[in-house]
Amino acid sequence: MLDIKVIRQNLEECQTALRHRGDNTDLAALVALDDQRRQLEQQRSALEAEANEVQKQVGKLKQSDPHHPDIDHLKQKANQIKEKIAALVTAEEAVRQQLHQQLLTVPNLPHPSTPIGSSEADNRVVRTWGEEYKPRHPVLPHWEIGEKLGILNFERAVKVAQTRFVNLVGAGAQLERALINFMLAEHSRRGYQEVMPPFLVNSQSLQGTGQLPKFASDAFRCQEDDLWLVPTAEVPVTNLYRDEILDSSQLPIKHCAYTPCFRREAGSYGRDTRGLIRLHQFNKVELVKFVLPSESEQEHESLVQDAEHILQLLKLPYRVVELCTADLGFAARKCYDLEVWLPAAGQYREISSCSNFGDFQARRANLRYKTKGKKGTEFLHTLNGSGLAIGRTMCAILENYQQPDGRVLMPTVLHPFLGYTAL
RNA sequence: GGAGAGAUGGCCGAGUGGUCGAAGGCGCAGCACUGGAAAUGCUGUGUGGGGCAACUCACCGAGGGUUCGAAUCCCUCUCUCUCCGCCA
Repeated sequence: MLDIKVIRQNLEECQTALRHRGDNTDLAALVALDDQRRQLEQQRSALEAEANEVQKQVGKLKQSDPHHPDIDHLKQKANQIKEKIAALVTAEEAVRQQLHQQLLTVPNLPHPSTPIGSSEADNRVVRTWGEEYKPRHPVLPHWEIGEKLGILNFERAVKVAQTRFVNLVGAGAQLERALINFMLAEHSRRGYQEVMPPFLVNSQSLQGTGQLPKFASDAFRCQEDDLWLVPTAEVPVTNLYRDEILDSSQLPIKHCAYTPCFRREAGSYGRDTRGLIRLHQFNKVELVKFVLPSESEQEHESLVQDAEHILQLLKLPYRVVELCTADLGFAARKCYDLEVWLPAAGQYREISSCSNFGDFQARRANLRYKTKGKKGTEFLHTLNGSGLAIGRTMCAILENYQQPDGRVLMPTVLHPFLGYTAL
């Protein structure tokens, strides 16, 4: 959530920044609402002071003389003030709610360093790692080689659930599990504390990270319970510290977490209908950081490197892309995507998204920290990134490690986690 | 699912209708004492909104009610703990 105070002070800059990401919220209207709110609050607060004064008088009188003739008069006066207050409170609350609800739907402002652009074509390739795998033999797309090897089964998954689900079989299920274990082990080794959070979260958590209220239709919901299936571990992990005041000495806090992710993929009909690329349920290992604002940029860079590290160990060619303002997610101010090389299609596909949210999520989720010896509290910064999406990693392995004879070798680093070295 | 108990400031804990934003302790910070430290003593120490100075308002799990006045009384909800039941 944006800070209305910041908007008030930099109306033009904020408006321009939003326009760069294709958002046309009228910030001046929000400021007008805030003016209204302040005015009502001042009136109310003055009346309340008056009422408190009268109450004290009643108290004093009652103690000295319980039947003092002025008491009834004062009570009457207090009641009159109370009525006025009640009217103001109603008006104020309405304005406050309206302002709040509107602010919740305004996306984050892009960081000044985020390239300005109008579509994903304006994203910037920052660096490329490894060589694109272009063997002489044809490479089968992962879903074909997967079904051929008997490790991916879509038909039965569709019977059991719906389209866009998969059933992993035998060595495939094992590979999925090995990838999860490998990634968690590697991130833990590099200083991320592993957590296993709830896979169902309440509405407040989704609001905290920004999925609600605007993107309700992207998530699966358990209507009866006000619980939602997590679309990403970002939601439960970031909300772990909701409404807490952390000590600055605790920061940065770094967590890694495995969760399944559930997404309705509304609006993506016809896209990536085959294979593991776009499913309603997929596994992911996520990295989440809570950091001091002064350190958020360098922590972001190192987060990207931690995700890249996994691809490097797996020896999968990839590139790092910095998203332009138009392609930025709702809550992000700056974002790098890692795109892995998929030889069957001859293209790079997103396998990780590493975002810096600034204090946007911290405001929504009320994530604060306090510095010893310093007055007051401040909002911290949140960052997260996939490290990595498991299913898409499996795609990349099935294609990049595919041999002319149809076998698929396993990356060396996975051997300790697997019972085999090739499929 | 059934029965009971509880929720107060960073922590512990007092407070059953008025001067309580809240005793006391711990912790923390500053000062004094000391060569330095410990111990001791003194002082200070919640969050948020408005003004941005004085000041003012709100907040004792959440929401509502009674009252001139609620941490204190009433109602609803949430959560925690104990016992029983069920269960991976």
